[in-house]
Amino acid sequence: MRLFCEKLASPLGELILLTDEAGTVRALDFANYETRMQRLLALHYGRPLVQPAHTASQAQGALEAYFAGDIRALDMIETANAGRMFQRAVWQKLREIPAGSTISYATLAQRVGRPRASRAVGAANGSNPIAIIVPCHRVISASGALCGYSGGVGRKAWLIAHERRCLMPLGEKADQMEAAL
Amino acid sequence: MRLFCEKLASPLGELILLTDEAGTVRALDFANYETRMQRLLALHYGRPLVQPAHTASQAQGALEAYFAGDIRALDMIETANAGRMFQRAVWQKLREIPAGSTISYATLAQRVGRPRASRAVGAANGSNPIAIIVPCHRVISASGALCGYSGGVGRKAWLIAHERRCLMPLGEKADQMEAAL
DNA sequence: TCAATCATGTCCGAAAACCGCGAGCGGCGC
DNA sequence: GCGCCGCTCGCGGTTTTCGGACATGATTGA
Repeated sequence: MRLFCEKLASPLGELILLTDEAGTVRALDFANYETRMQRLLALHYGRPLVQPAHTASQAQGALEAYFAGDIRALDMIETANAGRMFQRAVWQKLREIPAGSTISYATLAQRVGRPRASRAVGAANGSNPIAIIVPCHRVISASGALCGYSGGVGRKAWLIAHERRCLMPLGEKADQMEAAL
Repeated sequence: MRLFCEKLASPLGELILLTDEAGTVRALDFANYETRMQRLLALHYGRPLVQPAHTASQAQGALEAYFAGDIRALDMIETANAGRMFQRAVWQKLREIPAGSTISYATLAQRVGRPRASRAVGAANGSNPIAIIVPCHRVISASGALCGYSGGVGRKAWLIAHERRCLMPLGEKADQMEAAL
């Protein structure tokens, strides 16, 4: 297994992006959580050969667009992942959550057909190898609390706020800003 | 991972041969031990895509020559394998044992630089995915007993006898046959 | 001579731990 | 009463850990 690595800046700090030979995203994580990424990589792909990318991937451009405000840009990115059946089912359903909205772990559990597996959904979420693009940050507690996030809860809050902000029409956005003052 | 599968007859029963896209042998086992091969395959390569070969491989020809009496034909076959470092070291040393001779597990352990790991050598031998070509059958107990063989001890005995028979000059062969009577 | 012991690397199965949850319940302050 | 808070417990899937089992052989002690 050969993977290409590129690093990119973002409002949330440096990101590490791994793509395969077809340009499909295999992993994305925050640079200061690199050990976590290494662990998942080893778990899913054995010991893949990781080498620096010589050209910027399409995914990198889409991520930049996302941070610039085009939150639907994520939907175009091709992803693939190894992992158990249940995990892959969860990760697949994650991508169907529209940007700007959130759902609860319990609801997601229902969507994968295991209504009582909400906690397992949390665990699967926590081992998602492709942050942001596979939007595990859009899943929150049934009570509205953010619960956890592999990159730190602060980043989860930022991402949710960013997506709400960019989704909102301009008029409401102004109201929102007033309310914040 | 894509592998090509072909079956061939032999004096020891049907064999299953798996080669990769470059024609390199990745697995060879007796047809009645197919579950074992499946297990090793899954262990080393995940779940590879196995499809029937459309042309006979070079390895198949070499194997036929081997059974016909040209026991050095095995040396030409290209092989590759996954597995732990220790196992690969053992399997590599196996190929350096000349056809017609045998060594002990302890001697093989010395050759891989772990003089006391003779038992581990036995285990590595037992998980050799490429029977006959990687000649694990040439390793026997220090006491001369055959010990075990994944395909059954009977086949191990046959292979050793076959190689000795074919190695032996014609004169000795006649003596041997007389002695056997 | 023979049995008991220990060294070695890997795999397998069972069991336990772990977790980014959530429902239910009792206590508390209003 | 009513609503919020915090605790407890059970949920389900994955990962880690641990104890054996092996294609042996050198050594030790009875």
